[in-house]
Amino acid sequence: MVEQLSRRRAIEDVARDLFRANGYAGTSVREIARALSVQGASLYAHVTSKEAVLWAIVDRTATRFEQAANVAGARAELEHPGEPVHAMAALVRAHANVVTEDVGAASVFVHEWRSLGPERRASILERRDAYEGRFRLLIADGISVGAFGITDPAIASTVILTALNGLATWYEPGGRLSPDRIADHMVGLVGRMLACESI
Amino acid sequence: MVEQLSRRRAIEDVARDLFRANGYAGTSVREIARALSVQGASLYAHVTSKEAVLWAIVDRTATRFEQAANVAGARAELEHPGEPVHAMAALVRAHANVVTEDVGAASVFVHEWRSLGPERRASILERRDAYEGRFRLLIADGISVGAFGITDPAIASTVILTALNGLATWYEPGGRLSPDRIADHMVGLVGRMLACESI
DNA sequence: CCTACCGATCGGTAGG
DNA sequence: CCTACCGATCGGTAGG
Repeated sequence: MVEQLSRRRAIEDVARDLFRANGYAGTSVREIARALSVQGASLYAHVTSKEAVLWAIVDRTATRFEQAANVAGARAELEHPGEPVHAMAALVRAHANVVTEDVGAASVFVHEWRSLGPERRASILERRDAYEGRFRLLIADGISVGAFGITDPAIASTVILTALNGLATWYEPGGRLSPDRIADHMVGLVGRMLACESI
Repeated sequence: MVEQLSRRRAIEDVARDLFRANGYAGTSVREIARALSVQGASLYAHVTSKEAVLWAIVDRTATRFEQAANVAGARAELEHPGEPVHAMAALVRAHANVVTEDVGAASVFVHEWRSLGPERRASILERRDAYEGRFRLLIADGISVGAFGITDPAIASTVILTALNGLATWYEPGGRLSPDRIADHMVGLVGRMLACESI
């Protein structure tokens, strides 16, 4: 049981790296198998289909984003209640951290969900919409209480999430900037983007 | 001659839409042919390979970005010489317009260049780097003359271009916002992102 | 986890 | 632009 789970996880980790490098459609089951030094057909003792492997990666990563936002949102509300600026900083930092903790998974989540079947794709789209809704609502609230300048909350939330997800493309572990410094920068950029013109 | 060129262009336009929807690896030559109501093999009278079609789309789009930036940069320097704020606004607007003028081509340019062969991929990477360099240099200059607040020019330029390229994912022609309004918003968001804290 | 194999489809060529 | 066809590879199954 444990062995099967870890074997399955090993398959998913290899698939994540190959999906990131070559895309889902550009990766064959045999390539995944070769990276694990087994025959292609042997993978089917552990997974039901290629798409199920993609789903496992995407679903787990979506859950990580959701949980990180839950924790960050709750903590911000507890420590700085009713302060949209702090709440947004917490959400941005949480998102950036999930990306940098596993760039591969984040990259597959951002780019390859389109390759899922119709039901799974629809399910992910729903969750993405709900997740983006947190940002959008927070921006709208922040504007109405004068914490943020006036902007279109839909555009601003999309731009913020696009910029955060872009981390999955350009962040390299062990590079010039640590995950924490990158999160700092993202918080700063987003903060100024939403700032009131006059302070 | 003219017929061959327009036929080739028709192939590229259909390929652009399919590459955008299903990715390069997820699109077969026969699907492109079917959308044109011809047999798969018939395409090879007009194009040398599937990758050559991708290249035509990516190369043309890269050139459109470069030329738009050239024009916008020259005009800004002429009308508002030595004013980084205006120059950045012009670059942002130019980029946004290229995306919204052909979202399909922009989307393929942003996401599918990885599927190019090694030399072509390297060539596009070079041009992307040079293009991003304009933004990075402009930001660094703006900081040094006090027009922009202090930020990391490398991160800021990457975040700005990521946000602008994200337009290719979420912009829909005929949607709630016109291309001009979207460009206005992007200019505003980027402007505040780079603004001095105190005005 | 293996060998052997399935039908389907891939990008592309030959020859007209 | 067509038919006919190429070898290679695809995701996946059977049976052990």
